Amino acid sequence: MAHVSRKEILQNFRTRSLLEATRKIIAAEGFDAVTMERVGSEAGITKGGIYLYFRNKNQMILAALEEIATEMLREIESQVDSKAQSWTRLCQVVRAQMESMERHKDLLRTLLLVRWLLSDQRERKKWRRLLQYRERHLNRLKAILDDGVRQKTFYPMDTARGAFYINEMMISTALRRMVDLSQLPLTKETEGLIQFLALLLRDKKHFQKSEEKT
Amino acid sequence: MAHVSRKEILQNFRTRSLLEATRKIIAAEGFDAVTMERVGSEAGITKGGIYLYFRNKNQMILAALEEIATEMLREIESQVDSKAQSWTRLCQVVRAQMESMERHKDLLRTLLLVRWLLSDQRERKKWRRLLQYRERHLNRLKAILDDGVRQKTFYPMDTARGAFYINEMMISTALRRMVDLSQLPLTKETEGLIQFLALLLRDKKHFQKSEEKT
Amino acid sequence: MAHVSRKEILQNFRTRSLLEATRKIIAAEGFDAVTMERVGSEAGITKGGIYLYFRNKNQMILAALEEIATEMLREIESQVDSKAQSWTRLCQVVRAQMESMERHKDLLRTLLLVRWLLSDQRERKKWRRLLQYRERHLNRLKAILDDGVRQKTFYPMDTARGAFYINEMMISTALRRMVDLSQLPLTKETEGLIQFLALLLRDKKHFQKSEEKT
Amino acid sequence: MAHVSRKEILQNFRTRSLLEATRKIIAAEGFDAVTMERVGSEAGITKGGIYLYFRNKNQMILAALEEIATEMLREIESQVDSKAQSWTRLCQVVRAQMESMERHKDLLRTLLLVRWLLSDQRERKKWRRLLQYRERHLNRLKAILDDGVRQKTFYPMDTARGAFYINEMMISTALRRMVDLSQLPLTKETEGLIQFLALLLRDKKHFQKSEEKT
DNA sequence: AATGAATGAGTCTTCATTCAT
DNA sequence: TATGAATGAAGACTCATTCAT
Repeated sequence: MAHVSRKEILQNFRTRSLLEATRKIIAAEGFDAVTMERVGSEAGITKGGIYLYFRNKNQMILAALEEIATEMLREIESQVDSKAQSWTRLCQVVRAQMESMERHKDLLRTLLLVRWLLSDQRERKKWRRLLQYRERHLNRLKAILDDGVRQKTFYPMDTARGAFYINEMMISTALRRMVDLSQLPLTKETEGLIQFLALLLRDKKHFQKSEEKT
Repeated sequence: MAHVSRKEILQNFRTRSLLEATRKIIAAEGFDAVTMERVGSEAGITKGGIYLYFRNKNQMILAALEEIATEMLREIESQVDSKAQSWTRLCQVVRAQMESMERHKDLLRTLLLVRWLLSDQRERKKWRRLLQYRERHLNRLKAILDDGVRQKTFYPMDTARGAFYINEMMISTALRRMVDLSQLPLTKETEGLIQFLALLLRDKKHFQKSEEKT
Repeated sequence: MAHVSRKEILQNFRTRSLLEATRKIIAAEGFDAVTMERVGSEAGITKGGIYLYFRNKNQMILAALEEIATEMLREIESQVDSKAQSWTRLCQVVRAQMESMERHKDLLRTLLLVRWLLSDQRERKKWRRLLQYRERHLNRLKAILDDGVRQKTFYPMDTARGAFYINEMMISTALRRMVDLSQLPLTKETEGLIQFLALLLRDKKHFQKSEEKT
Repeated sequence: MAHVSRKEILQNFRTRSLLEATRKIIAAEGFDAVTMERVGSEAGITKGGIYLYFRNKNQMILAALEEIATEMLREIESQVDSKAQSWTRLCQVVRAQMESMERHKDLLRTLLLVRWLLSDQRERKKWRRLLQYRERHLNRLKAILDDGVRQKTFYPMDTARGAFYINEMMISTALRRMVDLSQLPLTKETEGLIQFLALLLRDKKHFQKSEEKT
């Protein structure tokens, strides 16, 4: 095992603290609330010190956003049984992602922000890297749909588009919960969405079956 | 006969210039780029002069956003034949909205921003009025779905939720086009979405019949 | 009788309205609250129009202050019986001035302001004219004291200084009432002051005599 | 042993510079002349830097005023022999205060300003703390008077009122000197005031005896 | 004579970034 | 490494004064 120097450990710890603080602030109050002073203070380091770990504010925020994305994908992945049927797997993804977004509002708010950032022509390059995470996620969804279509569980469809829409439906559902101070419990909402997705199923019997598992 | 005084004309012209400048800047570079100095300069008026037309920056931005929302709804409404069948009407809405968003990128970016703003608990009240426009739009979509369900053109469903998802799908489609510098022409994309909606919504028994109309 | 043209009448009316508005604002909220916009609006004239009657803001304020001073002196003068004994006259002045200041808080606040203004080396010239009113008032007080000293009603003293101090005592008493939200009724306070001044009297019998009159 | 770190020294120095600059400006040109830019420049620091030492402009001004008040009280206190007779002590206070005000014109101008500020209902709370200094001073004066009355050096009187008037007389005397570019030397003026006070306060029977001491 | 739209200088305050220690 | 004092650019908002109408 590689020897990890005291220096590296500290470096790592600092970086982590800073990113965590940044995420927390973004989630709670948005980009405008992210000031070096505050991030530093919440991370137990001083304003000036931050510059030892990040070139500038923008880089720090970008790193924080990447971290959020990574975490989200990991959380979802861990809930999916890769051996299960496609519909079951789809449901698992939906439930995992909905829970993930519900648990970490910052994930959700950040998703919104990233969209906004990406929609700015001039800033696009700066944030482009973040799209990779999304792409990876969409590909997993698409694989599930492809599987289902191949096995005639789902109607034939443009699966790339399907994956995209399903993802958007999840995000917007979660978002609405946040904005509306949602009345429904999360599970009700999630099942409402799943019911909609069930319309993609050729044979509604699949729907019942997977339902028993939850 | 409405007599429009010179004063009113000027007042109107200024207000319009300011709102337009504001919209343009928001669309191009986001909220943070909206400074009184710049809005003024793009509208051909000085910083101080703006305050003759708007109480403060926030009010001005709010007005600009409301204008965008109004315009969007009007554009969509004008394309819908209220006497047509529900599926036809739904398609008309989708096409109109997709075109509207494509034409005015600022509409789209602004929608994203508003979402972000609304997701901030503390700022919610300030922007709440903007939700009314969305509500109105969703209600129109829902009415179409209700109609379709009643006439058995559509599967039975939670139409409120359906309206919500459809709207979100349109927005995210348009957004993706913007972010990805979309390869497909708009119509292709729109038809792809319509096809997906058909898959989700339409009672297969009635499929053939209504298809002829589109 | 001199013919007064319509023009002059209007001119006069406008000027009066403006000065009144200015006084009102100074009294209520201080100098900083005096904006051309507001003075104009309270006087029923527009911002720009004011410049037809006063060269600039400073001139207008100066005129307002002069008016206040004039009014104050007139009010006091009208309450003094020039044929009465010196002690009686002193009491009349004190009572009149105390009432005047109580009635028009603006008089009082303005007095404070004038002092401040005068204490500024560089601005002194601008406000110097206001001192004339004060001088006139002090001279009247001094005349009363001189009279009393000559007739051996008062102890011998530096009457100029005496007049000065008596005036200051009145002003500070009134001021304290304003600042402390004074508990005592005005007359009690005034009589308290008079009692103090009575110590200047050689023969306390005068004190009793004049007392009966109130 | 109090270790004073380099940091503390600097901190202290800056704070002092800023307060001094503020005082100087207030004294020379009044509140309106106090701008952050100017205070900074006179204290050898930049606009932005001030905010490291004071939360905002108001706090800074308040601190400056408090400093002035404290200094004034200290100067006076140091000149009073607490074991002396009441009349002697009164004279000591008068002389000390007159000198103090003469030496620091800013003390005086500021007193005027504070009065003005306090006379504004709506701003009162903000400046209320400053009244404490005055209260303390008046109480000391009152104690002297009480002493004198008890020992029959002074006439019986409302000592609270007396203390108030004496203080006001001192202030107005000093003020007049400033406004009139006073012809008399300070000591003459002070003795004039003391003589007047003797006339008002002292029981003629005891006059000769205590005179020897002054 | 009067308006009130427009100007633009002036004010407070915030914050990313630098740099001496 | 780390600090945090200091900078300076920027931004919102106010208001006396001007001037075309």
